[in-house]
Amino acid sequence: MTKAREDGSMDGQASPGTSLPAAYRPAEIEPEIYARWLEADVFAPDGRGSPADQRKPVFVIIQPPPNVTGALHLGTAARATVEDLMIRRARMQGRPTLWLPGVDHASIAAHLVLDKLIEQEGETRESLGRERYLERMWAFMVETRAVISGQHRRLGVSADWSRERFTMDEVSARAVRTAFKRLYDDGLAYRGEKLINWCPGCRTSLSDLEVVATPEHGTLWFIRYHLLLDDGTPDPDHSITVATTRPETILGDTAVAVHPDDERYRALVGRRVRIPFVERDVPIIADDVVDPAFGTGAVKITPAHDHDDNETGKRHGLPMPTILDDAAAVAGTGTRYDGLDRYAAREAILADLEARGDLAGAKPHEMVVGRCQRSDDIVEPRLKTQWFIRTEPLAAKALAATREGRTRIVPEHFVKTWEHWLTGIRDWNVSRQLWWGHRIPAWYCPDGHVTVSAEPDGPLACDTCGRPAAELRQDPDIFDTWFSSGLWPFSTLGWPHDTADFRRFHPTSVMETGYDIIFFWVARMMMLGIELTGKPPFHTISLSGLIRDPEGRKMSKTKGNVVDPLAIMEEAGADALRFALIHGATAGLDQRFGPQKLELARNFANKLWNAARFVLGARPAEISADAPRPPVAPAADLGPVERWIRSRTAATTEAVDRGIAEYQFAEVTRALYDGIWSEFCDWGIELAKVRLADETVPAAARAATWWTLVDALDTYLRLLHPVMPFVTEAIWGALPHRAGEPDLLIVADWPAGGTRDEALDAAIGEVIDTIVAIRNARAQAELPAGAWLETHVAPPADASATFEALAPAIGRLARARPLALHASAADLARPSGALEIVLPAGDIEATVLPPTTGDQAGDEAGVRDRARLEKELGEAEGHLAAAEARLANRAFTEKAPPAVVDGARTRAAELGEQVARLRERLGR
RNA sequence: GGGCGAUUGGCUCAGUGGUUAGAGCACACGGUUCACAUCCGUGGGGUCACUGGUUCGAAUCCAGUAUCGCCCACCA
Repeated sequence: MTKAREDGSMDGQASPGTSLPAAYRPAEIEPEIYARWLEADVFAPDGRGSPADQRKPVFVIIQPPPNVTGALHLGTAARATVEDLMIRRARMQGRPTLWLPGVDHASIAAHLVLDKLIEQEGETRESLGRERYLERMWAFMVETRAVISGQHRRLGVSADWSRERFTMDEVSARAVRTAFKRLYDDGLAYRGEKLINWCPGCRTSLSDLEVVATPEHGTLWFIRYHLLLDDGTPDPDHSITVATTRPETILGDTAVAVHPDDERYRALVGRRVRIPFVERDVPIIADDVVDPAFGTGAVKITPAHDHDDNETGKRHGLPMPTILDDAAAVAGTGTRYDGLDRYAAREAILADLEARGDLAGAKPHEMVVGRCQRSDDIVEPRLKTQWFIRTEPLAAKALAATREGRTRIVPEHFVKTWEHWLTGIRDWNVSRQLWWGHRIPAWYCPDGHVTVSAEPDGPLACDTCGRPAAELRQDPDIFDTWFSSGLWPFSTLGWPHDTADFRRFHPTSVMETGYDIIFFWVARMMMLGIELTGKPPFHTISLSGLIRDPEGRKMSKTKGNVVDPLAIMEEAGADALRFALIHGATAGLDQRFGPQKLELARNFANKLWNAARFVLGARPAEISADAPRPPVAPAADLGPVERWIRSRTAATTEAVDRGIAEYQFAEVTRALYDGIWSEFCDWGIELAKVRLADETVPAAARAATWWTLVDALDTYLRLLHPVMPFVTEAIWGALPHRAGEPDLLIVADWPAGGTRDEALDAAIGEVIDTIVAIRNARAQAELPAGAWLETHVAPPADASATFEALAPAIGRLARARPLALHASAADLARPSGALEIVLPAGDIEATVLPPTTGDQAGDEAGVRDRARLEKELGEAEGHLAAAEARLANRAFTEKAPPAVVDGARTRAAELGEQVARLRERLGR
């Protein structure tokens, strides 16, 4: 780490007082600066500095782990940028700051990616076998993790890489085993046969969240089931017709249900019908779930392959034969359909029903089918023995935490969604029939006893009967990825061991992530965190929106509209990407991301670069290159411009602080964009230039002007650093530093704020308005832009001193020379053909004398100026009428707050004056 | 079926009760002033989706309607 020397100078690459290269080349400077941060070792929690700082409250973010499956995308970049912003700000405030990075093993997604990869190598999951497949997966992980981490570094992520973690590492594995064991012992994890969601493509069960309801154009078929005669044979003439979208499941039917109050079927309840093909006799039952108005009012019941039917089956004690295998092919029915895929079987069965005359009809039907989130296969409900987490008691604790304010959700409108989901939550199936993931630490003995163990090598013996480990068989299944993700905030800190990190950094400060994984991830972290550690894992949940393409569509590989953040960073810089991602986003709302936003950000970085180049190059000759930077410029040497610049940096600091406190990060960039560009560059620097170049100004005053520019730039760089860390670091390195400053901006102090001077803000505002009005009049009159024109100004009485002090600047910026200031509008020089300027404030007037007064060009300019005045008069009259109407309303003057009424009176008076003067100018 | 969000200039979006609704882009006109043409100056452009209500005052609060988007949901 480079050290600040005693005199406050530094020995890094850029040194104070040096000039910046003329061209801003982000792709060149960014990696170099990142290397310097790494070298300085400032990303660790205590990398910031002084012992006093270490007593401040810690600020902790556990990074939402990106999936290992692929490259960084814009969404990940957006998350990382916001987190980096918060971390850098906290670090500059002197807080010990931990940002723990990591990667998630993304079980199913990783399987799909690797399966494709090995397919190209001529292999399959089966051909490799579990062991070799997992070896291959680990090798793949090493590659992708390096890519992901490199991309985060390129983006400027200031995470503590020494603490980088992976959900499949041994510490995580220990946390998973311990968590599961504890949940099992507390009765919060159980094994049971239930109807679960089965993805035939992935060959695994899924949680409810991983099933995506998808609208589909289906068919509703009507099928006759024949009633049984007394002798037990089907009655060819009497039947009951059921309606179904899934005819193939008749092989698993064990009842027909009707509504108990349905007169049409009352007499049939209790009788039996024959299910074709399987030739099974099943009862007609009555149940409230049946909607008499739907279909025929009679429903076939397939308890092993339909969620509704399963409930019905349980209520009536029906048999639940399973008729589909892992691939969703018909199996075990003893019919000729065995071995057929579910849809082939459907066609065959429909044809056979038709042939038997039992297909009573069919009609198109709009329906919803569940599809696998990852593979898009249609999910098949199946009966299976699985591990479940009992979520109700966990959800109650998570709800209590947010309701009691121990964890806050921003933006607030997500609270309803949160409440709704946690209130109606169902048990979580955590078993997955896959290989890549944490193996469930449950062992079964030949007698069927279950032993759950948190030991790395498993149990020594069966907990129930004491059979030795050799006779026990471990569950082949693995956990849902989100089970280990749900432990992330504390498993990364060493839990279940009471580590120093855990004691110091848990609970964490902020969980920032996209709203799309609020249930998958955030809710699970809250539930498991509170249950296992006793505390909510974070104080604030900040949910942000998703990045969409310029047309508002979700970015996806299949649509081909995915933007590669790396390409953007090479072209425009990581800073520009970061700024664009933050600037375009309102908290919690999706944003469209396109080239325009990136250009805005890149232009802004370029603008800042050039402003800095100007400031560095504008140093008065009297200030030597190594002159110590004064702690504060002497107040006596400051003019109105200098004091105004200070006031405006204070205003920007307030706005930035407020934006961060409220998680309104776009407000932060807006305040900085306006403050730096519209105020500092457009006016601060332009006004200061005049004084810097004025030889009649005392050297000390000119020095104060320059130091003021340096101070302001310094403050803006600090404020902007969390958003655009690279360019600000590069520029800051070239600025003169005060004694005792660190050599890197990343560990410099956050601005303390300053004092606003509102009277001065107003006075300079009037100067600016005057300059703009003069430019406007000249442009409207189509006078040559470069011409120096004699100009007369009558400033308002309360700002005359400011106008006086800024006269040279007004002259230069309005190209008004010679410029004369007058105590009263009556004193203005006003030859015929002069442009007449009357400001809306009412008591500022000015005239501009065109060079061509008297000739044809001058007359034309005069005509155009008159048209401008007419327009302004029209507008002023309209506003005046509105203001007077408001004041004439007694309800307003009596009920509105006095300050508002006073404001309206002032406004009306000013408008009245403006109207009167405009009329006078127009000769009315 | 329930819930949430959005609707503001040609485009993308800010703006949660108070004078004249803002920005960037796009557009028009003008600029070789030694920080920046990735720039500078000036300008045009909006009945704030609709209807009703509350209020002295509504883009903003309330109710309803419409359109779009998203989430949740066991009607075959």
